[in-house]
Amino acid sequence: METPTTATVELRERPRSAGCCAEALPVRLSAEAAQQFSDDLQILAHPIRMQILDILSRSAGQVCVCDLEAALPVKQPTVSHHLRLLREAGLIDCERRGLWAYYFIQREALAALRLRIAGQLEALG
Amino acid sequence: METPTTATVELRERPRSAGCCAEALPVRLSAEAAQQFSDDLQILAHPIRMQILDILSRSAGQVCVCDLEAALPVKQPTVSHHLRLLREAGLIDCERRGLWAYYFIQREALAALRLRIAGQLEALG
DNA sequence: GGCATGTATTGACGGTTATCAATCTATTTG
DNA sequence: CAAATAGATTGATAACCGTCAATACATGCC
Repeated sequence: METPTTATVELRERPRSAGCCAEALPVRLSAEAAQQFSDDLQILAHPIRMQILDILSRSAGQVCVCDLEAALPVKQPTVSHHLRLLREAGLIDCERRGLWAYYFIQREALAALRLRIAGQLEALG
Repeated sequence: METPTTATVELRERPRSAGCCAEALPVRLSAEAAQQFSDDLQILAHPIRMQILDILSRSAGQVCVCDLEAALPVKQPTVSHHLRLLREAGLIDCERRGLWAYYFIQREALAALRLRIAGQLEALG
């Protein structure tokens, strides 16, 4: 692709500083890392989930689903749905006692998530 | 609904520590704040947008759409779509020169976003 | 057993979002 | 002017997500 002698080849005459589309831009953030970061953000990126985490992070155990349902503007199946997502993400867990399910925060997992997000955010800086 | 004398009313006999559904849980994170945080995360929560921000944050200007299209695994309209979202969020901007549009990061807006996110993450801690 | 109750799951519906082919709009060049 | 090209927009499609009524499941109590 190089014609060093007669330099009339595809000099598309860019207004300033040639090089557009010439050398490939190095993507430092791989598609996989970007996907992982995106997943990390997605789990937090819903108001109900965020409020659930907020409530659980302030309560030392003893929060059952009916408590959450009373505190949140959605119905019980929706609460259960978000609780499931948060549990599958490892951010919360629950313990069944009798009829009730007591949910609580998994502080280590939450801290790890915070670290990953903070790291990626800094990498943007 | 109250029969104060004979106290057999709805003592649902919770396994331990009464109070489930009795007093309302205080929601410290308001629905509006949760929504704002969610919006803040959403704009970052896409691999392509994240890679765009990564590329732009490392290049001091001079990144045109064809550069991005070459570096990313999506077609030109999709690149333009995400560029538009990022621009509407104030995180990037562009300058047209001739046929080309040069995109660049808005570092202040990005820093502000990072601060808001970091703040909310800490509040969870 | 049968009834009541807390929670999980299912299934359906509506809304949002991501993607790309096709098209349109500048703009430059011949 | 016409042809070429970078980028934006449109419109269609598909996938995804949030919500809730209905239902299922489990447990405790009679």
